[in-house]
Amino acid sequence: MASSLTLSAFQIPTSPPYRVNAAIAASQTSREAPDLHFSTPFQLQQLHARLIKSGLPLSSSLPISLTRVAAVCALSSPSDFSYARSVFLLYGDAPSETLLWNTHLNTLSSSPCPGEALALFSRLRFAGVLPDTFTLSFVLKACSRSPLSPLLGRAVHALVEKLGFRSDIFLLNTLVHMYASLGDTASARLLFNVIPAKDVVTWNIMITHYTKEGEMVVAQQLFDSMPERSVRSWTAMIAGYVQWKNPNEALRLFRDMETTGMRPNEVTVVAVLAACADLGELDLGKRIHAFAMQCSLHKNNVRVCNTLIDMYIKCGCLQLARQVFDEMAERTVVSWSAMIGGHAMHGQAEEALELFSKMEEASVEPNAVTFVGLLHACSHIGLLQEGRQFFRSMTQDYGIVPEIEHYGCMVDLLSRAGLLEEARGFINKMPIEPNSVVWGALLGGAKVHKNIEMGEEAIHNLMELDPRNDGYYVVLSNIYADAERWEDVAKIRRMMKDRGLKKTPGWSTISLDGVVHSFVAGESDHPQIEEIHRSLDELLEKLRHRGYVPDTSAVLLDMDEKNKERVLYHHSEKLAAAYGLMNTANGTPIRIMKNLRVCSDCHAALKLISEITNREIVVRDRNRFHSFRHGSCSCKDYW
DNA sequence: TTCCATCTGT
Repeated sequence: MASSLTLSAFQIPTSPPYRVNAAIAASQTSREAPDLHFSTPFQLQQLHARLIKSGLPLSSSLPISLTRVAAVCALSSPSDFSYARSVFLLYGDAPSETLLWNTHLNTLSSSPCPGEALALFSRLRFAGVLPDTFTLSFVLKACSRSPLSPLLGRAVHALVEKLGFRSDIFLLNTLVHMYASLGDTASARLLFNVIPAKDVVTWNIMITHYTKEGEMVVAQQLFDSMPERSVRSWTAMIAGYVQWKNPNEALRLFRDMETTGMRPNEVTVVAVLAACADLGELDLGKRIHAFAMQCSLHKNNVRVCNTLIDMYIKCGCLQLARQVFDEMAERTVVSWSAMIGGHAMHGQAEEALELFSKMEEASVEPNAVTFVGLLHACSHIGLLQEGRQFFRSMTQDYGIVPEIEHYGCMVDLLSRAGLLEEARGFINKMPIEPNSVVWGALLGGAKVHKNIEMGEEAIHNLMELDPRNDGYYVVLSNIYADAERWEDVAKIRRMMKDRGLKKTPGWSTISLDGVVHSFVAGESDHPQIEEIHRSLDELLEKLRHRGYVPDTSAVLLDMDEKNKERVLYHHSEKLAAAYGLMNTANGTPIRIMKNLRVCSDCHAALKLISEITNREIVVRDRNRFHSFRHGSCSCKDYW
């Protein structure tokens, strides 16, 4: 026995930390119970030695716990099966041969290296052990998670048939899932179609696959025709619509789900919160938050909290996001990155940087996204030196290779700070191909600093990369207008016309009591539009007394000054703000979402409106948040 | 002992 217990199979661990489950720990509360936590096979070896020496009587839960212990052993490299077997023999309660193999296969198939499960399976076949349905389900799982040849999966499928397991629904579902995750939609669907006794999981697997492929119409068809739906069926559809940027449809489905009485779980909650974040639906987001608290979902699931943080950030409620963050029991790199990015989006660079220090104190390793947030924070407030330092540090100290987003932030930082030449040099030295965001950042800087040459260079590149995007032409035209080069303004306008490009209409939305009201500049189909215009005119009159002068340079239309002013007065964010002021109680913050960037005239007007009405007005534009209070904006006019 | 899933980004 002693020799069979040699622990030479243990090597330096290559696997993530593992823990014996709580059941074993609980069974060992009295006597000189060893500390049963371990995270490496070496610690496990010591633990086992102590267990043997202690001569503890075996509780009924011990053998099965040892199954788990043995499964962990299999993860040592190279995995050794004989050790686990010897453990069972030692306790005189060896389970069947197949179960033993299955336990190992189960662990390996969901480990970071599923290929090991496949290797173990070939050893099982070589040893002449007969696989059962469990064995095959683990192997198929390993196949679907392994980049190895799909032929192997087909071979196992053949084995399923050969061994007579063709009516085992677990196996069939796993097979459908395997074909789907290997990208073989045709085989998955073929199998799905011929399974006579599909259960809800079979349907869910197929639906989930289609949603991941972006085939929402097919997914919806299957969803509509399935005989019964589980919470996962609903969640798959909702998450699919969120993923493919159709948050309205996601919320419609969620409301349908509610009417059926189906109870959302934490995954549903995550998907619905993401839809709320996309739409700025604060009211529903808050309701979901309350529901999550009621069910304690937020305590058990860090992703629920992370998504709550994101939802509050994108709805403009940084304080509430921070509150969720501060109250979390455990934070991952995602929680930190989301919160840092949130402060960045709201122009709070200091808070973002401070949070990063705290993150380091908490020994949470930052990732590429964390640095996007930090660089974003720096660029939004003009922290040039800090930004350069982060960019250096991310590679030097953290070994993170800069991605296109990081380059985008750096060009934004440099060009907004007026270092246009350096920004151009930076682009030219980039080891990856600059994209439209990078050139767009240079264009933005060129506009702020009225640099026509840089603007032209940027647009030259943008026309190749993203020729259908009208926004760039508009910016360049604004640069020309600023310099009073009207012929060039006209040239751009002609160019847009020739290419069939129309300026994307700006729209703004405001949500009141769960109803979304949207406003488009110059459009007047809102039932209260007369009233809104009257109210807005009164407001603008007051503004003029405070020295507000309309900035017509933002208007890219061929018309006289008077008409330009009219267009400007009816910009969508002004309409939305007026509507919000009319329909909410004094002191309530107004939250507006805009599809484009806030124009400079609206920015100036909203500052004054916040002052004379004594309201906080939060505007989420396509880039960031502007929070107008007491006559100034959180962006400190650096945007 | 088994099948379906969730978060942060210019």
